[in-house]
Amino acid sequence: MKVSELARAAGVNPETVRFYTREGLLHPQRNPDNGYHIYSSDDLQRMQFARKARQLGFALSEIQSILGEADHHTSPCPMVRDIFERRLQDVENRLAELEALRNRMRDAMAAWENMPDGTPDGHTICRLIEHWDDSEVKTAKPGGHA
Amino acid sequence: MKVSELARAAGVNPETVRFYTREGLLHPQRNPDNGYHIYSSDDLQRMQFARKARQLGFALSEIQSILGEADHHTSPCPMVRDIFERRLQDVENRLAELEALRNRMRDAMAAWENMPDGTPDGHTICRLIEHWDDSEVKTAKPGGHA
DNA sequence: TAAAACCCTTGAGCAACTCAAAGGTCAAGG
DNA sequence: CCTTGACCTTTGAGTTGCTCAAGGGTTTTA
Repeated sequence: MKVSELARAAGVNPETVRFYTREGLLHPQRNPDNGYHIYSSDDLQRMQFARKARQLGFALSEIQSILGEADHHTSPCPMVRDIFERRLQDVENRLAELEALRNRMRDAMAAWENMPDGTPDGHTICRLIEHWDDSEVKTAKPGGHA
Repeated sequence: MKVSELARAAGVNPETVRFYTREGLLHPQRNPDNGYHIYSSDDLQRMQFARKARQLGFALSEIQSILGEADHHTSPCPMVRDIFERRLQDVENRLAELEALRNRMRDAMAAWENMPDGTPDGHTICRLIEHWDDSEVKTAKPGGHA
C-alpha cells in the first residue's frame, strides 16, 4: 500500500500516515525505484490500533511503547497495564470534572433565562462566571438530569 | 502589583501572566523608571475571570471578546450567549464520548482481570483495544475544545 | 502526451502555555 | 559599598498531535 491507500483504509488523513511514519509508529519499506513508502497490512493494523488507542486517551509515545513491546514479543509487560490504569483514572477524573462543569453551565444558563429581559451585559456574564466558585461546584445540586 | 504578585494572587504561573499580557487580556501600566508591568486589581479580576472561563472551556480569543465587550460596556452582547451555548453543547458532547470511553475501558479491564493469569502479552492487549469498535465514537474535531 | 493525482521532504502553524537565555533592577546582609 | 539572590525585561524555542503549503519528482489516466 502507498500512503494514501493506507490512509483511506484507516480512515485518516494521509498527512497523519506520514506523521506516524516519521514518528516511528509505522515501518514501511521503500520502493527503491522511486523512494515511495510501501506499507504492509501489519502497518494498517498498527495504524488502526494507534487510532483506537488515541481515542482512548493514550499518548503517541505510549502507543509506541506498546507497539514496541508487541514487536519484540516481550510478553507480560505490566507497563502496558500501568499505562492503561492511568488512562482509565484520567478518564474518570475528566468525566467528573466535565459533569460538574456541565451542571454549572446549565445552572448559569437557567439563571440567565430568568433574568429581566434575558440579555445581560458584559459585566453580568462576567459576574455570572466569577460567581461559579470551584468550591461551590462540589456540592452538585440536583436539578438537572444526570 | 508586579507580575509575580498577580500570579500568586490568581494562583497561576508568572509566565501565564506575561503570556496573557502579551495576548492583550490584561492591560497593566508601566513603571517608567524600570519598565516593569504594574497590574491593578482590575487586572486581577480579569485574570480570575479568564481562568474560570478557561475551565469552562472558553478559548482565549473568546475570553478576550467577552472582556472587550465588558470594557466598552457594550451591553446585550448576544455573542457572549452564543459562545456560551456552543460551549455547553461541546461539553455535553465530550461528556457523552467520555462516558462511552470509560465503559469500554472498564469492560476491557474486567476482561483482563479474568484472563488466565492476568498478565496478557502485547498482542493480547492490542487485540483487546482493536476489538473495541469505535463506530460510535466520533473523532474529536480538530481545533475543538478538549 | 499532457494533465491530474500522487509521492517525497522540509518547514511552518495551531492552542495555550512553559521554560530558557541574556541582561537589567532592587532589597537585604556582611 | 558591594554582593547575593530574587525579581523584572524581551526574545525565542519546546510541548502535543496533527494539518497544510511549497517545491519538485513520479505515476496514472484520458
